[in-house]
Amino acid sequence: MTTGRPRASSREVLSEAACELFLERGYDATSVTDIAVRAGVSRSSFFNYFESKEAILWSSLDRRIDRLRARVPLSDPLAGLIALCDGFAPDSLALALVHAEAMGVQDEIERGAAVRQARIARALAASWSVLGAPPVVAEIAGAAHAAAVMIAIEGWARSGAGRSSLPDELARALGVAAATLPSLAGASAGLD
Amino acid sequence: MTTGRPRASSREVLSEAACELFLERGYDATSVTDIAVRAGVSRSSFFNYFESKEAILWSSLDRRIDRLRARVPLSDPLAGLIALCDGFAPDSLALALVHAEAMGVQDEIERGAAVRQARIARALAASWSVLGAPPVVAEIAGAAHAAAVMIAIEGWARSGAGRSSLPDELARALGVAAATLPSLAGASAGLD
DNA sequence: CTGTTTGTTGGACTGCGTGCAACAATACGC
DNA sequence: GCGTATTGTTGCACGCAGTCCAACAAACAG
Repeated sequence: MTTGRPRASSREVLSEAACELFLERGYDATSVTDIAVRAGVSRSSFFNYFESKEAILWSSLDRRIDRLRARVPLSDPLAGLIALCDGFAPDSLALALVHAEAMGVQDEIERGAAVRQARIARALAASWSVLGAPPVVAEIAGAAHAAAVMIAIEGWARSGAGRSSLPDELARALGVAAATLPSLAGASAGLD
Repeated sequence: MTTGRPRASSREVLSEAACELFLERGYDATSVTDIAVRAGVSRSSFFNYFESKEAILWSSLDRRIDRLRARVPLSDPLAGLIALCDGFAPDSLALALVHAEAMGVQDEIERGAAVRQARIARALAASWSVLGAPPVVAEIAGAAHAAAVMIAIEGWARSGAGRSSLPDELARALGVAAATLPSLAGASAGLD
């Protein structure tokens, strides 16, 4: 079955070593070499597991987003969102979200979350657009729902990441939003 | 009045040189050194004008966002948005948005736009939160309106960046959103 | 044992961004 | 005119991220 030389490490080992170092010295003060050494592999090998330093935090979510985008246009965007969140396990991202200050990853989280949120938003927008929504509406609805996803992930991580399930957290965010967004939209209408 | 050695160049000259090179060779194939040389200054001096390569595209918008964030919490978030857009002049960002493929800046635009959109969203969310909105609602409303801003900027850039004014474009996006968002929000409500 | 496949390692290389010390050009006080 | 403070420029060294590649190592299949 699996031929060739077996892997000497794993994403899990690498990201665990990385998180340790982030907590000890901070994100910026931790080099890729540091992480590789702590994990017992060479710097070169690190890049066989992660394509970049930031991927340590985001690769898990990124793979889910890629799966989502591969199915665009989604026949049911909201179902797609739930699928995106289903089975999400506590990982380095959850840890980083909770201990952002201690790890010194606040800037990285801000950048990274923004990019992922935008990617989710685009996938949703493209789907709604195909389903007949005007482009502007599709884009804005996509952004709103993508924001709900990131809010859910943050809340889920902060609540221990084991207590509640992520889809539950998402449903809660979407529910609150649906109940109160129309009034805000009405406020915008009074603009012109 | 102004003492000391006069500046040998300017942000405008630098960013013009940069845009030329981006169009000729593409963003990634253009180094900071290339830009500095084309503009007639040293690489070191480049960083006296822009804090990074990506700042060539975003510094103008960034300064406006900083102004916005400095006034958080905003008493009137939507008025803040209009102020953000008011007087925006065609610059390297507009050029890059229109000629993204030719310049090879698509990835950079995706990343950069996501970050700026998120920053605007947070400023709005913080303001609405202070005004009494539940955190989740504030965050989602912020994301939706920040998306409207980015849509407006893109539309404005694509329409020639001189034809229409950016605030007009923004009002249009917000208007379309307000007219159609409630129904989509209703769709989300049918989730649970 | 031989070949194939997959992974590891070290080294060279480019480019971004930072820091710094030396130097240049202006305005101001005298 | 002359120093002097201020501001900007320049070159250089440095660290780190990420890419590329050639040499080597560990498994398996015949």
